[in-house]
Amino acid sequence: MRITLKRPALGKSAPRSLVDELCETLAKRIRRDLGKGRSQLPTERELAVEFEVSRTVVREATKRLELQGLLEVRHGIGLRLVDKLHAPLNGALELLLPDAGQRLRQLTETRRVIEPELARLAAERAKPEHLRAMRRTQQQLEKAVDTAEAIDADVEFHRLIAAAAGNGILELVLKSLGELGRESRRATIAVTGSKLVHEHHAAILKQIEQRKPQGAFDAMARHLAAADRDLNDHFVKQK
Amino acid sequence: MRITLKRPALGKSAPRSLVDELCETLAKRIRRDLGKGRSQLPTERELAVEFEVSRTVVREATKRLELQGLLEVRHGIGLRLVDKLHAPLNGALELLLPDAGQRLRQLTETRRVIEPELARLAAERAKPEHLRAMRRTQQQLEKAVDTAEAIDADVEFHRLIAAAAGNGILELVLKSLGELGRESRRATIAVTGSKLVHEHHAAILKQIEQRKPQGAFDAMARHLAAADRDLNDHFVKQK
DNA sequence: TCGATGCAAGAGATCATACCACTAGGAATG
DNA sequence: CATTCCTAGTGGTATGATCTCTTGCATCGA
Repeated sequence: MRITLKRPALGKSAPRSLVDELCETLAKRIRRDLGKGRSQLPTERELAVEFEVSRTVVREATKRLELQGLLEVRHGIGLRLVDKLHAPLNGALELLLPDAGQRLRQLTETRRVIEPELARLAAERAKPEHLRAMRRTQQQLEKAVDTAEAIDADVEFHRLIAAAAGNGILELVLKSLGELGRESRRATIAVTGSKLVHEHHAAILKQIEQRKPQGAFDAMARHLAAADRDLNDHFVKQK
Repeated sequence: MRITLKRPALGKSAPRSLVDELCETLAKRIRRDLGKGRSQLPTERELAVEFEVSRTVVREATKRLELQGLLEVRHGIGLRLVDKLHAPLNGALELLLPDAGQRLRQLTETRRVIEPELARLAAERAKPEHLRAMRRTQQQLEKAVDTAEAIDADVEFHRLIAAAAGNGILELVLKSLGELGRESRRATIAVTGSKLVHEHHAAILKQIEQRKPQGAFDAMARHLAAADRDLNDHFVKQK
């Protein structure tokens, strides 16, 4: 099964390089293969033969695909497919706001803009499997044996709300914010313990289950305002 | 002036490749150089000499930097610095939502979640230079001689509100949405003409100038609801 | 004098080859 | 059975060569 790249067109229009072509072809293949449960691409050498290009072109393409959050390239192992489309945004935000304090402030504010609306949409749109997953995550939060597990459950609960809201763009943004903000959640949970987080989540979940958009909005707004205060408290204590 | 990359550490921790190191170093340099008005990096050959690595490493790094929205690599010309940190998000969203119709719906919804809040924040935080720039963009919208110019001014007005809001994360997201949604603005403006867009913008700007957060929020929400309806009208007409 | 054409230098793009460093699995050893 | 070692295969890097594109300059013709 031989797939041939479009060789760059000759002419006055901007030429498309082999690397560009290969990136696009592989990105689509990766998205399709992920949906089928595949976990690896062929090796660089195999791809070079398959697409009839040099290994240079393959390597340059894979560097791009890595940055796009589609591939993990491991020395000696090969090319592993991943589904991390939010990862480019992580990198961009770190470059945009190199100062961690400033980044955190804006990150928190962004969450306060986005997440109450996501909770509202989730109350309108959540399916039974979303609700089940939220309840399961609440149990994980309750049983968490250390802060890392509590953070995982916290982040996941919020991501599930975004998923239930049915807007992939906002979900992707929230995934990025979740990863960038892991350290701040560590601080928040250190101040309040995970018990209070669990209670706030329960209040939000209840409004979603009862299909009350405004109630969900308000509960999420309260939760984030409290988290904001806790985070400020934590920073004040550190000075 | 010789800057040396950290050669990958030998040992049990995950080794950092030369490409990783060079990407990070160049990303920081690019951000700094952009702030100083520089527009080009040295050539690939020069960078290879400067950092004492092969040209292969340089090329792989530049492919990444291109994807990050930091560089434009032009055949025969060299490596031009750019400031497009939103560009990675464009690519991610196109991969996440390949169907243009679905992407447009979610994009529109995302704007309706984000932009009224941005208008609220702008009413609280806008500086005189933000307001001047908004007025200038309104003039550009009024004088626009074709749809492309009108779209440019429309997108820019919204971006300025995001800038005035003072949240770089939301501004970056909005830049991405602005570019992804250019075609839908073409459709909207085709339905209503740019005159109505100009009026809506004027109403928003007035609330911001008068420092009325809730007024700005409401005006922006109305503007986006109207645009949403116009877009739906356009699609109904096409069926 | 101005516009068109051609050429050369320098830029990135691709190829090929060689070698290095890491990883995992299988075989050997205690 | 557990540990250690070795090997094959993987990605990482270097080098040299050639190709293709872009721009600026020189020349020629009207």
